[in-house]
Amino acid sequence: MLRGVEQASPIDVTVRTRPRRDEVRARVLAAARVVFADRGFAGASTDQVAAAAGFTKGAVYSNFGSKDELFLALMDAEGAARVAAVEQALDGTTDLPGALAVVGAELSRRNTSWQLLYLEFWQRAVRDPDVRTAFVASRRELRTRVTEVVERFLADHPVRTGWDAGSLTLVLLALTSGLALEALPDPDAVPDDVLPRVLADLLDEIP
Amino acid sequence: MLRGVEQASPIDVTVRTRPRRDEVRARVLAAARVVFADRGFAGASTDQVAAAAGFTKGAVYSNFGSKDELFLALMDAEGAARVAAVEQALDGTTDLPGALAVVGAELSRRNTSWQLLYLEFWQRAVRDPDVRTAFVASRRELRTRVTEVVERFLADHPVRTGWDAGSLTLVLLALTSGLALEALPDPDAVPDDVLPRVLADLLDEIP
DNA sequence: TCTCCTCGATACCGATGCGTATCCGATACG
DNA sequence: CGTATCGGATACGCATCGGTATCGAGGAGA
Repeated sequence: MLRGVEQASPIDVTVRTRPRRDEVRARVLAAARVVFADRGFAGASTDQVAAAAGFTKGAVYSNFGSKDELFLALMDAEGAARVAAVEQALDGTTDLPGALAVVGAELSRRNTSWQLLYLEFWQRAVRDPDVRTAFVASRRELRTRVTEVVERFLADHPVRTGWDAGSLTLVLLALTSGLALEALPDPDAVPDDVLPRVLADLLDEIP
Repeated sequence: MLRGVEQASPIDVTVRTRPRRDEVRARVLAAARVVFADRGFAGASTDQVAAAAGFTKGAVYSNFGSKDELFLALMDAEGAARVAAVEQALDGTTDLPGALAVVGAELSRRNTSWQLLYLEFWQRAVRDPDVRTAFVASRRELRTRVTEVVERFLADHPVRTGWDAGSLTLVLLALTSGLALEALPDPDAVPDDVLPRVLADLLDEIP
């Protein structure tokens, strides 16, 4: 309206152009990952997410329909990234112990931010059917990816074990999550070599 | 609603006297366990907790200084109950496999409500130093209790294993939590016999 | 029976948060 | 250069929630 009149001051003149739409979305998503992980879904506000991304709430609601939708989008992106990371980590490994070590390292990487976010996903998955569907699908795909590789190696490199690839993968994933659960609030409680030692016990390699 | 006016109806006339203070506190605590587990700490309101206990907010704030204090009290009670349950379950077991099975069963009991509450504790422990202190203490005591029994049996019943009691207990607890994490949103993903099979692999009993 | 006091009920306040209606600068296009 | 459209900024409505001040019922003691 009449604002243009006394708006002569050049202080406000931002030189950079307006960011592309994709970039805004990506930045909001990245900010949501950090803020949600830090304060929890219920404890974080859309204002905080927007501010962390360098925008205001308007940008958030222009790119996502609701706080829940933002959360779902974040979970999809995170799950896909997780699966991709495991696949990439498995690329080029040629031996079973090496592959298991790589997967274990990838999965148990002490990533506080992601662990918290994962737990947040998990909690909401248990409570909210929509979230659960997406969560279970993502989790199953991750298990499938890991299982494929384990299967391949169990076939190629015979080991003395009563374990099928599926159960073995399950144990690997469960142990990873469980150890992270113990280690995150109390790091001293978990020595680094526990996971590989369990795996070594489950798989007796045949020379 | 003019409730007071035509409230002559004797339907509402509760004959019972005012509940004892301890009982009020206990009922609020029990309600908090359910409501917090169901909706999360941030997602639950003190009104909802009070209503679930059959009281109003006044009763809650008369017995607990704040929402956080209520949560801490709940965590203390829950941790103590957990430790007591494991100790009692271990009482009277005389063989290692039996003891492990009992502990495993006690810990992995499919108790959705408690699993959710535990995760809530965990999340807040990671974020809040006060909660973390209490949480870590409780968790360490649980580990100690289980470790004691494992130690005793490792001494009495020699097994061929490279595992010390402490690491073994850690694996047991981590595997329990991790499997619950997989099973709760996706029950089909976790067969019942995974935990005992892993334990059998880690411990080769010497005949 | 009368009085005091405990403690849960009630009403209310300030703060916060989600979602939305509207505004307006910038970009795209003719 | 002028105009239409896009999209983030702004302001606000409405609901909720934590916490508090106050009230009043009911049990205990004399």
